Amino acid sequence: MPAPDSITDKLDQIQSGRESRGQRTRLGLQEAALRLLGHDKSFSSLSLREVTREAGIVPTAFYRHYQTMEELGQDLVADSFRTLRQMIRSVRTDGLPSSGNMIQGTVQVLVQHIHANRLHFQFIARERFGGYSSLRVSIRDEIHAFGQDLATDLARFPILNRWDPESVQMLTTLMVNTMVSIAEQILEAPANDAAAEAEIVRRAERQMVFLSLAVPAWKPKAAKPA
Amino acid sequence: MPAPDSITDKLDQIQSGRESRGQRTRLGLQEAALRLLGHDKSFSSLSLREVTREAGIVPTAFYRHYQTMEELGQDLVADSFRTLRQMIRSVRTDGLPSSGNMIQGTVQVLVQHIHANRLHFQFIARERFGGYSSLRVSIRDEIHAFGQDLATDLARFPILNRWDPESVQMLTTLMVNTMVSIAEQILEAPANDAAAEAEIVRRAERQMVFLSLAVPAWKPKAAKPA
DNA sequence: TGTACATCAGTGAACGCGCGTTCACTGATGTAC
DNA sequence: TGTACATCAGTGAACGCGCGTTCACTGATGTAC
Repeated sequence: MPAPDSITDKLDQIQSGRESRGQRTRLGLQEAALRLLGHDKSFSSLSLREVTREAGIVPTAFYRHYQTMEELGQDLVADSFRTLRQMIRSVRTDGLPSSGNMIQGTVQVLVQHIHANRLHFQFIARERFGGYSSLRVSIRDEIHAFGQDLATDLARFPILNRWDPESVQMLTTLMVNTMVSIAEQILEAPANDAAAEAEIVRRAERQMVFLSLAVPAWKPKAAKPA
Repeated sequence: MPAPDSITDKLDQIQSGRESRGQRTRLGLQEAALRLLGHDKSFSSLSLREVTREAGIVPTAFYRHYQTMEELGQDLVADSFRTLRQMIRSVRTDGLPSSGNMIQGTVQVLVQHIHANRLHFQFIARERFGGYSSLRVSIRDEIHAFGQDLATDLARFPILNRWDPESVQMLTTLMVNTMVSIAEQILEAPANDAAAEAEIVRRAERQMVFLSLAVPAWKPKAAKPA
């Protein structure tokens, strides 16, 4: 029995144009759904027929790829967070753009990434507490995993390295909440309003600075054993 | 021309059983919609016929009260935040339950209120980034107003009273974000799981304490003129 | 490389269903006298 | 308090529509030889 395509294989195939007709249509369905989300609709209110119409295939062909719309939604969740993880990974290897100020650099990377993947973020924001409960669960788990990644990165700071895990997690939760809030504000702001966006970014940076001020004052429960 | 019923008038009538048939049915539609939201559905995916069926009237009677489902949604938003404001007002006059610890008292009141108005909170959480853009706008505005109220209350603390308004707003935003996050976690947790909920509350309290630790370290832009 | 054939992906007609909305109606409610 | 009447709220039939899903089909793709 041949191993199923790994994500990397799939990406390779897509990038080199070697993907099969089936894979192309499947991708077409995903992109069609995302495109429709741009028109102020939530995924859960999209109909199967709408998506296939947008994708340029007949409704019945949908079933060759997914059994339900919910399955398609799961693919979109996976996709959205895959690109998010890629971003984190590239920051980890290449560092932040303006390495002088960590907070500004982080916010800047996040905002750029939101712009580059606007529809993915819109999808996640809408479905985080939206219609399909299975999508809500997946998204919550992915956001949690994102927080764990962040905690690992933060552990490189000497002071945080001495904190108990729960305290670190508390800090990452606050930071992730702030980032989620940034994303949601940017998505809700009128697109291409640079002034409004700069204001959101400025306020977000102030919030992150404020959070960082509490770090030295926090008394973790017990010092981590060396 | 007679003045339209104020909210207080309406409440008076409802409480004293003097409301007209029309008002009763209108209320019945609101309650029917809320009830349906308990079954893991979002308001935007509710159909007019579902709501009237649940309310025990014929679909066409809906139009005697609302032109669209969106209008009904606006009523629900107004209702949800009205009860929230009542809660704040009662805390303001009666004080917090365990007045020794402000943070614990605040979280406790919030959690109690969420339980007492679970469906309203569920509605707000689902529609905050959900289907109808007019509801999104209303909810955002109401949350903003809630933050302004909180800012007023916080201004009674001497140290915050000397902060510039923007700094106070930044703090309230962080606190409101945390409260919203608490609400969302409690709604997503399995109902009646006391242990899980206690854990959410404990973590929330720690987050609030952490936020408060940054307060003395924050340097506001300019001292407020006395 | 060329052919035969199996599998895979897209087609198009058809179905029954719940939807929002219209309309003319009926009966309940409230008011004027 | 009792009656006449206007207004208001709920009814029930009907409509056209888009929906998800079924089915037998056709043509494209990929594989074995």
